[in-house]
Amino acid sequence: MSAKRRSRLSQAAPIFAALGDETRLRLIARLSTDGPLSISRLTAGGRVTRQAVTKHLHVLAGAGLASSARSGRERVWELNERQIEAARECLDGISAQWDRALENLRKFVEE
Amino acid sequence: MSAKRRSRLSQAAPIFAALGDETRLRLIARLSTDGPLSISRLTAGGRVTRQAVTKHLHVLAGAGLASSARSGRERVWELNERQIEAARECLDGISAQWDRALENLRKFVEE
DNA sequence: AATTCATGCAACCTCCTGATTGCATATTAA
DNA sequence: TTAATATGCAATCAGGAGGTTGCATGAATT
Repeated sequence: MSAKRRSRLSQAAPIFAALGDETRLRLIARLSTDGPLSISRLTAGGRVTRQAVTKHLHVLAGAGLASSARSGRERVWELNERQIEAARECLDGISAQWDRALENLRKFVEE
Repeated sequence: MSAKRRSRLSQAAPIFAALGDETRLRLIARLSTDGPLSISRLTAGGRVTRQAVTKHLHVLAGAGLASSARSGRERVWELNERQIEAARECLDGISAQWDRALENLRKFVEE
């Protein structure tokens, strides 16, 4: 398990790190409800500058959580469903590991 | 939804941020399999100093993911199951929102 | 062609984070 | 009590993160 789990952990960390910012979570929430959006639309109404939004989007892209494509004079961003699923599955894994540990402890006590 | 979701997001961000570090994920994995452990045990075999481990543990504690208690001359750390569940549920929420958005889009196209 | 709107690029700044080292304190063991 | 073990506290440091501003470029509009 060691090698496999180790690599899974090292891949999961950047994903969680990308999710660990309120502004980025808001962008994700926005993109998940309102669909693909341009940078200016994502910026409008927000509290930070367009550049800040752009940086955050690139962080999300770096973690594989979002991707973009140019369309005319704007760049449209959308979420990457698979990677979000991957993060969820990783947390499921942690929970499962936790449950397994509890179960082992229970067995040990009962024996 | 706005206010409710906004607060949920602002609470979720620190949790994800705490999970967004490989060293901390390793500590979590270790604690979830080997149960409550002292700082020196968590440090032994690792790559970073005891102080670094201590700091990481405090980050986890700050996010509510772990807690500790003094036992004799050592301090024993353990995971906080509920908070990990909370994080998982938040990701579930994001996935659900995503699914809902997709479904709405589908309906819109089909109409 | 001139204007306007949407981005891209780059420099800069402040604050936080991960990590270290050195020393102090508390607790157990001899 | 003395030595050894386990932890706590503080100072320090390099690098990265989040954010801003200013200017350049690319594309649509008139």
